[in-house]
Amino acid sequence: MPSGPREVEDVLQVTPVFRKLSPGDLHTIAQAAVVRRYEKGQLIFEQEAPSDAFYTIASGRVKISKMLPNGKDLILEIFGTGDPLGAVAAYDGRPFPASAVALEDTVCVVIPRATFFRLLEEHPSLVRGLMLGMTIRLVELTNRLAQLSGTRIEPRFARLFLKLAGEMGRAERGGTFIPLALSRQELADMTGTTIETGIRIMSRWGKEDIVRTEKDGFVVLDRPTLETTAAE
Amino acid sequence: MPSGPREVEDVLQVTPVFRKLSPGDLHTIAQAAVVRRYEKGQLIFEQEAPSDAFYTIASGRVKISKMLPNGKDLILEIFGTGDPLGAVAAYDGRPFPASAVALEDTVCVVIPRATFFRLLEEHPSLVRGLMLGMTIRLVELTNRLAQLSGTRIEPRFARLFLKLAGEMGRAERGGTFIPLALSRQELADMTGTTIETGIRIMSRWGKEDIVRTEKDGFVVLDRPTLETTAAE
DNA sequence: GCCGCCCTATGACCGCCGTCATACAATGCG
DNA sequence: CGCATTGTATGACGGCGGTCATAGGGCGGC
Repeated sequence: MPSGPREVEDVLQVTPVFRKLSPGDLHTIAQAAVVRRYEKGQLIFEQEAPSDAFYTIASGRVKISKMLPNGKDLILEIFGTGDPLGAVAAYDGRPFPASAVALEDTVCVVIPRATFFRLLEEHPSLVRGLMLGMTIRLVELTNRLAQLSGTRIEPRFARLFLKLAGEMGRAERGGTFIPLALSRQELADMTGTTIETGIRIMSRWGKEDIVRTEKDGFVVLDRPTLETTAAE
Repeated sequence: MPSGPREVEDVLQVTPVFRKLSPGDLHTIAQAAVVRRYEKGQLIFEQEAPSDAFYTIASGRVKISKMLPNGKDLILEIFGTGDPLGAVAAYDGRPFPASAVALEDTVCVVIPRATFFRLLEEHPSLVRGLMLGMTIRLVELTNRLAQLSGTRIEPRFARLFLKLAGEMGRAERGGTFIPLALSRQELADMTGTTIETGIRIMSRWGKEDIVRTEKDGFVVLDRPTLETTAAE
């Protein structure tokens, strides 16, 4: 697996924020950026820590999670290749509002905060891309808020799997395959419940052929049932 | 109550986003802006509606709320004088992600979307202010998410009143007075619960001299109890 | 092999809180 | 004044889901 500046430029090129830059500019950025590798389960940055850099995912998946007052974790988002990490914190120097942990072996292109900031000043067009990304995140977060509040747990699970199926599902294995291996604990953390409740729902859904759990992901077998459940 | 361009400029001057503009620039903007008045309870803009303009609160208070899947409302934030409204939607033209309703008689300075957009292009410094505002909102929203998920209702109420007391409380009436008249329904909508549960907590807190409800707001009488309750 | 560890699974219990019903106070209106 | 309307208050009841406990399955280490 190569890791020279060439790879860095390739990664930057598929990142929405940097896509519009000229090859020359990309080259400049690539000089200042470094590649970091994380193995599954490894911490990329931690909530409350001072922001040190702006991250872009070159490959792998990362969960963004936040500690709740009661000590449990809530997974805010799951990011994949090309997604930016830590933009909010990098932009105005406040500490990370949440933690980032690699869900699989993951490679990131890392731009030090100072460099990132200088780039923004030299290339106003970058700011536009960043703002677009942030507006999208804001909308996403308000949607998550709406889903997590005041509803029963099972509809939350239904909505979660419908969302995952829509985002990364492929027609395979007699249904819609979601290539994302999440533990019961992580499913619970995404829906704001406990691991036991998550296990109960998933194991029942398995028996009723609604969603099947496999080694490397999930298969949605009965989308209509999920949809009626989500509507509650 | 005056409503000419003079008033518009005064309002813009106390708005963080526009504060750094030169008097000349402010004047230009004021020409394009209009003042709108809303009475208590009136809708300013509605979720899903196309974004028409960028709003700034000149006086009054506005609640930002979102419809939940089950038909109930969740109040995301309460904004006051100088706060911007609808920035996300105005910036990249997507529909409003939530609704805005006046909590009191309210005056807004309204800049049409096209004008707002042109201003951003002519004054890159404005973008910086906007981004800062958006990062703050992002952090706020992740905090709200953490508070609303997986915790019991009473601690949410405790955290809500501690936050309100910290933001707008004054030492008055034998405690910390929060000058914000919210109905039980609105308290419930801010914490993601039902009106009955909200009533039960508030009426018990009234008897136990923890928080007293008055015509024009609330008085926090027993902050220590609130703090221990919030910690659960 | 055997042991230990982590994840998954399932049952028992019970308390919070959502739902339904009712009542009362305050305000507005004819 | 009587009546309707709205917000607040309180009780009864039941179910969802959180907590605790136990057990089984997969996997790596020794």
